[in-house]
Amino acid sequence: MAKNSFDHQEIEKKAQAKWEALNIYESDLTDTTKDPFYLLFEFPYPSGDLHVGHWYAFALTDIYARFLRMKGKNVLFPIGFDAFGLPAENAAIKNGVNPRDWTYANMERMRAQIRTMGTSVDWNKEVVTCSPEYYKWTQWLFAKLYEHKLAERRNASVKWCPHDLTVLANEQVIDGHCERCGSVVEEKFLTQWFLKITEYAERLLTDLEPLPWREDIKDAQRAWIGKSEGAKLRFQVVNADTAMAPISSAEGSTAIEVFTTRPDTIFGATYVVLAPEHALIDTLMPVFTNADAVNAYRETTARKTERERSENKEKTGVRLEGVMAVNPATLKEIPIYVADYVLGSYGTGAVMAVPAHDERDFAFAQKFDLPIVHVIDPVTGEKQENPTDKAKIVALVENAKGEVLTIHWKPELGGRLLVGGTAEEGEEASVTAAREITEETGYADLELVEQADEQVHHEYFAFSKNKAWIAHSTLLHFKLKSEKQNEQALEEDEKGKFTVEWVTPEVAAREIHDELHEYVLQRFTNYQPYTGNGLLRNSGSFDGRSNQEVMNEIVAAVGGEITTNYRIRDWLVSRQRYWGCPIPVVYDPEGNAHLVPTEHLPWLLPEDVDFTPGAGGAGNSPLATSKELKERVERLFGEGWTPEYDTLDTFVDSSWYFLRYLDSKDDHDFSDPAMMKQWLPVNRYAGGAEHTTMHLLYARFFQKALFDLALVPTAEPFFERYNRGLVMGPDGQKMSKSKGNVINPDEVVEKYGADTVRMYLAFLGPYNEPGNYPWKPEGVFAMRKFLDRIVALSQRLSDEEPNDATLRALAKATEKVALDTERFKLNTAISTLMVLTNELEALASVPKSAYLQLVTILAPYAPHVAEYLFESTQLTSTHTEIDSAGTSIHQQLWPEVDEAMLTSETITMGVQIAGKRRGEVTLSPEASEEEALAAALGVPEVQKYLEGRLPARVIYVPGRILNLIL
RNA sequence: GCCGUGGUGGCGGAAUUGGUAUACGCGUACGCCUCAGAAGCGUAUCCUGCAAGGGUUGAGGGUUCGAGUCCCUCCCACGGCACCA
Repeated sequence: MAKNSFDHQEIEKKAQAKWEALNIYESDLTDTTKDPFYLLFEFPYPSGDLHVGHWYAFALTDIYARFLRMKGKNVLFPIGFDAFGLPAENAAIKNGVNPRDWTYANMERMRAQIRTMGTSVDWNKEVVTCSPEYYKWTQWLFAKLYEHKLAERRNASVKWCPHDLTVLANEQVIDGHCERCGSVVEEKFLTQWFLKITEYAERLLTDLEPLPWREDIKDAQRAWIGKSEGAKLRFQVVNADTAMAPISSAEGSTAIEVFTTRPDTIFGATYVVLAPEHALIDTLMPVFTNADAVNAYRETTARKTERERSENKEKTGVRLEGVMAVNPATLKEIPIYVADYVLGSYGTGAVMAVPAHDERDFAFAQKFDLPIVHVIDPVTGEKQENPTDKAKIVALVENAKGEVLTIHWKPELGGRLLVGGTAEEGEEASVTAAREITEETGYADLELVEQADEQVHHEYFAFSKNKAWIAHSTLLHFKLKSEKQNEQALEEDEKGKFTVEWVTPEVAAREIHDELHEYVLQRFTNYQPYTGNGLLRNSGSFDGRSNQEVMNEIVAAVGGEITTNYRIRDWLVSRQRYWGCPIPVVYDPEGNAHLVPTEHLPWLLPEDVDFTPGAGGAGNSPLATSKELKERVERLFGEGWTPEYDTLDTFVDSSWYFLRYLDSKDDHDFSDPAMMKQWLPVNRYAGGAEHTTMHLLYARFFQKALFDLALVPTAEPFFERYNRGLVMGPDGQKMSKSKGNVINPDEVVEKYGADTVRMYLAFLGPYNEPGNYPWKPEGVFAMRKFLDRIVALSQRLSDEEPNDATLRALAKATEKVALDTERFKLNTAISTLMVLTNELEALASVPKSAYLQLVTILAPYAPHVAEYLFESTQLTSTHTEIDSAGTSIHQQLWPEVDEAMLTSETITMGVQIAGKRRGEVTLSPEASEEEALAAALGVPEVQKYLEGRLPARVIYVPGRILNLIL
């Protein structure tokens, strides 16, 4: 250890004892003399051991908390434990301990560990979600949601984790796997509790806009909510044999309702597809002439997981024989299929298939040989003002080798194209095209393969004629029967303007840049359905109009309705596990659900439970093994009444914990209305990226629901959201026991001290960016060295007044550290502290007041060392009254910065000649252009490059740059 | 595939938002100190060149007196969504 080192264990103990004695971190929420600032970090799960990630989360937000207090804010910086959850239960199963004992022991241990960080969290406001005092209110809030029909029990297809033996919310399924244990999830049809987050989809989306969150976080939420606008259209189901005889049931005629974002393409709908789960299949089963095949298909798909279904993009399906659907636009009968590429859980579980303009429908149509009707003509090129109409032909000519014929214009006339020409009035397009091909290339032995059903409308400006055109282009595909050429047919005047070349379609695709020709090439060599916009065709009275324009008219014409659909599903909150908040519901003998009345809350989690997985019976939580719970229900509600055995998803607990911090001990209300009014929304919320579409979305939903019930004062819970990066092992890999690269922070703290670890982590990189930072032991050591150097400076203090340069350095550093801390750019704040330290080190002796200021702005970062230096050197200062015996450095205010000190008297400024830096001048930042120029002309390097000339133009930005143009 | 974010030395990363690119730190090299090592201290460290000089922010083009920063095309990495009609 260094000569001028310090005993970190000693000073940490003393400093922490002092802070506790002074009780400086208990915030008085009712104090309105200061600005309130609610700084929140995601409360930990009591897993039992504090890891580097916890340090990264808590210790660094603590830097900001301390800074804010010095800035005169009333800071709420609370902590608690997200204490319900699976690990406790798994530990219980494994070691035979009670989940409660395990959890409480872990919390006790973690509290002690967190204290070693030197965080300034306010323990008096601690919440513990598994305590009855807390979950009483989780239950109460659940009851409020239920009363307002936002919680609902229903039958639904749900995700089941076969390892954890519980259902999961959609958000907890990652790539078809359980977010917790990684097992492949199964689909089950079960009766479960849901919270209706879908009703808030639109507001979750719109309220996101003004929030100052990082774009990627907002975007992930938007994608998860998945808004799409379209229409619901109805396709009448008819009997296939008797002409258009509608099939009807008791409710009237039967129709398939589809959701589509492209109602404009309805004239191209050539078949309809139902998801295998679609209820109509059951209804119509008696009518099918191939019911066995339909049933078989449904069973096969039911056995597949959602993952398996989407892994294999090869389309499968079965036609529903005996029935047809009527396209409401064309009034034609079209077949109905059942296929698993249509999802039962999205939209209406049924789609109209338009193979010409949808990739999936196209793939299916290819496989089942279904008709493809083009209803959208692409519009290509640059939009022109009042273009003149023109009929055109573009032809793809292919030879026996599969190469395509291209015209390579001389460079000055443009790049490579297919053969094109002007269509002749009253002549078959294929005839005109064949003649053009022969005239331009000499090839005469042609065979027409295909004429495209659609046309392309290409807008362009012909500079040669100074005119805008819209070319209505007919697309043709020819094959060359032989290489025979007819030289006489070549047009004289066209000769020499271009060369003709056969190239592979790949080369052509790379070199053809004209949109029209590009389309034709792709159309005949690698056909893909056209999903863009354009003009309608084959669409009755809508022909020729823009598809976007007619959207609403078509919907009205076919009797459909405009709707918006969301991808997000309701939040499934039932869990078949023990260690969670009991759902406060009981069932009467008829099986109807009733809320447990408020006077019985908290509705306690029973103790006499067998935790063995599955002990509660199929699909039941272990609560079903409790005799006490059954007896309790019968005693309170009567014979034949039964309990709800499931517990709540722990994300429910964490959706409102930040409200509870404001009044954590209140036994009469979930929080305090006055405090909520004063402290919400949370000013800044720091957390991990993994919660973007889970906790963050749930908490926002909860807040909105409670806002609508007038229980909270704001519709958004969190104003700023900061997502931190990840600290990796020294090998750059994610820390894990199996890789043996786990850093135990306790050991590092013991060796180098808490402040070293805090500052090391802060110095890694910007905190609010998603980086992966490897833990580097040399870096930790270096940070300790830096703190040693600061301590060493205390041996060289003098009572002199700091000189001007020192004062300016202090002002600059103080300002920059404040700015960077505010933005959570803790890494550059520390580099600023280093620069200042380097400057003070270079002085013969360090003025005490300067040293005090360094120690003061260091305090949020290295709270123990700063406290130690503050006391041990008995510092006094002219600009703050300090009684070091009774106060802490953490009660000081942030040093005031004199604006005038921020701009130095002289600066060194670069001099550029024609944009290149050639020298520098030192002058006042307010120097006039004449002064600057005079100074620059005196610089030898500048003279050298000017070669005696005078600059033709001078660009001078005071304090920044002087640029001389010759 | 779509959307988002980013790409700067051997490494983590700076750059006041269009104005001296590579701050700060790590690593490395050499030197001092030492019987010796560790620690500590000092010097150097983007590339090329003996030097003068020239070049450099993923690649290419553009706007500008001036571009890491703005615009276009492309490549790569990370993250989110993904048969969502």
